[in-house]
Amino acid sequence: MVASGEHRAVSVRDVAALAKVSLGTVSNVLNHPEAVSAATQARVQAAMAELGFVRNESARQLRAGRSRTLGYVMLDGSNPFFTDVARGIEEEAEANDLSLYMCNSDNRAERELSYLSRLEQQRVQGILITPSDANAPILDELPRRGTPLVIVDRTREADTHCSVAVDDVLGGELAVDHLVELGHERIAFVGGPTSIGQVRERREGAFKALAKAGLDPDRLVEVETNGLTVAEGRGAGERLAGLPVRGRPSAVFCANDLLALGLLQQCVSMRIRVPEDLAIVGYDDIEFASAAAVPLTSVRQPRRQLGRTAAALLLRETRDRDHRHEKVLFTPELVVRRSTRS
Amino acid sequence: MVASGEHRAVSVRDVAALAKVSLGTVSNVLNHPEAVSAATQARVQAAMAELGFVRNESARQLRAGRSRTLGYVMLDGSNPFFTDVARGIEEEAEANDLSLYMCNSDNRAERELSYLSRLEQQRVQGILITPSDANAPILDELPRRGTPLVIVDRTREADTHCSVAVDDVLGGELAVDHLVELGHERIAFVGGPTSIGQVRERREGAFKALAKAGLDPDRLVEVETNGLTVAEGRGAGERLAGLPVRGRPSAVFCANDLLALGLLQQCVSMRIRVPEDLAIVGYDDIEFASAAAVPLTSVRQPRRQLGRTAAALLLRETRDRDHRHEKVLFTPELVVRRSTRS
DNA sequence: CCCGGTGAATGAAAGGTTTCAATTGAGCTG
DNA sequence: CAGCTCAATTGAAACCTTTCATTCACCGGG
Repeated sequence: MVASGEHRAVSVRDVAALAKVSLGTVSNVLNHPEAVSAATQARVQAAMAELGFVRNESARQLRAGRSRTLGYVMLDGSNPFFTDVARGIEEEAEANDLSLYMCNSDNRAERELSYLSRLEQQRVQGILITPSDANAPILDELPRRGTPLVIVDRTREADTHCSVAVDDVLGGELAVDHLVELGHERIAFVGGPTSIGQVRERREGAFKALAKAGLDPDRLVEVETNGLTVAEGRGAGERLAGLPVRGRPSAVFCANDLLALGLLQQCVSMRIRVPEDLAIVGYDDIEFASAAAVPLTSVRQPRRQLGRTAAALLLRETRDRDHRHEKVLFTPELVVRRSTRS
Repeated sequence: MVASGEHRAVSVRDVAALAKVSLGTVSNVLNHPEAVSAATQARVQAAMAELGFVRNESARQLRAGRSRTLGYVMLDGSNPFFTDVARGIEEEAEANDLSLYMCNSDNRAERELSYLSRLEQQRVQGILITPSDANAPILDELPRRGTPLVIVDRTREADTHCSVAVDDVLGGELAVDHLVELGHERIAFVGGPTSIGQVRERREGAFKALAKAGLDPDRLVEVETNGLTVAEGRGAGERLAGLPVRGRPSAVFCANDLLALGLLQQCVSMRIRVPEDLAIVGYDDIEFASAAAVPLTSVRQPRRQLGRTAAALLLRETRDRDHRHEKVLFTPELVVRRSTRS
């Protein structure tokens, strides 16, 4: 047992000395126990326990040339969606005996850059990222310098990375198909800013659904927001309520659940009945969607699986000698609840 | 520019060769630029850029004997409370130019253990943890072997660690004080299992408030749950509604917001008016508390500051020569919203 | 002209691990 | 018992960085 004052770290050398073997043997006990006789193993293990030996990961990494860690740079740590994706990544990492660095860029380019640089210096095996800008040049530089990188929940035209995403156009289509089937003709889309790819694609899906149903796409009422938050959803609710009754929609498709929850809350406080006066569809199916006062119809994405698959692609890229980039596109699913079903 | 095939890592040695200086000089450019002439610095910088040099953090760590990273093992990654605490820790880490390993034990002892062991092997500067069991022996072993450890959102009798927590007894008291002031006499407490310290303390606060008001503490209606989730909250709502009208409480204090939200949802679907028929107080003041159909009165904890303070204590412990453990206790605050205000 | 001083650059050593070619020793065959 | 095999063990080298004592070159003062 080490005295609690000065801590000179216990190294394999110390263990070797106590067990009266060479330090190579100690290393073998740790990494190739089959090559060491049982008696020696026991002696070494005893010495390790007595000294409180803890492997030094830095030295291992240095020797190995790469770490046993992945990095995940997420766009928004306070959004349950990304937390769930992280969970999937974590599962896959754990299954491969790897650690995971989780970083939160908070949608700020400079934080993102700083984290990426850190991860590169750490020599992580690879990086998963939901980038704030899918065209940032750093995303190309990292793989070129030897750190594989997989893009999560975004895609890119060019064939430069593996990526994993969900078909947001289809998701938008599912949502509006559902509303059309229920007989709604005057439908609103709430979301923004349009700089966000997801918002554009989900809206595009809405247009497609309308066109398919033979409705005039121009009649889609668009309410643009400045972000995908509950507060913005409330604001959108006020604006919708302010429309002249003739032009007011009977159904709304929101670009995500936070918007939808804010909108719902605003409706309740303004005595607009959901779904009788206004049907609402959200997107993401976060946990609170089903827990809302009026449970929310929403488009579900396979979040965990998104993470697992992204991590699996990354691992394949690190192992394959000759690697071809792959883009995986998942299919979303509509979950119908009371907010559209009267 | 490196060819994209084989990647022999670029090291200071390569940079030195290209810049025609010794490798010690390259290191000086990185760590003590004031000791290097401007001309040489420029030459070295150019060489680094040309070769795409990336510092090897493992080697630095090995040389330095410790990493430049903290570790945070959180109890439940999908609970917004812990995400916010993490955010605070991250801020403090960033301010000190440290990285942060975020790990999610998911309230499972074996995962917790595995992460702690990993962090120790990484030679992190220190560990922050919300332990599943505050008395686990590993919590003592780590500091003894040289890794400082701070306990977050829990306290311990013994004076063995720094810790940061919020006064949960006071929080419970605030909640029930408020209900008593509104004239409620028959009050329920919803929460469980009682193996969770927070649940016990918040309930104790409720008792204190009742006693203080001269009400018989035995009249507190206790509804024990199997966890702190939305689903459990719904179940509690059903049980409350099943009580004979005479014994039914007019107000409920829930051990956290998830329970409260579930309860609220159940009330709405059973046409129990909130707050007219039943007033509800939650705990944590998560974002969705204010976004609920009936905005929720809740007890707010300084989550970010909890994280920041914990990290600051940890850093002080790593720096101070002679350290005395410190316990910080924050004060919660009642946020009144519509769920109690008719 | 020499000396001391100063600013800049050098090169070896250290840090803990893993790997691998080399060595040892025991057991077996002929 | 010589020669061989095989399993177990050894010890040195390599991974990359930082530090620090040393060296070098140059300048001004005596």
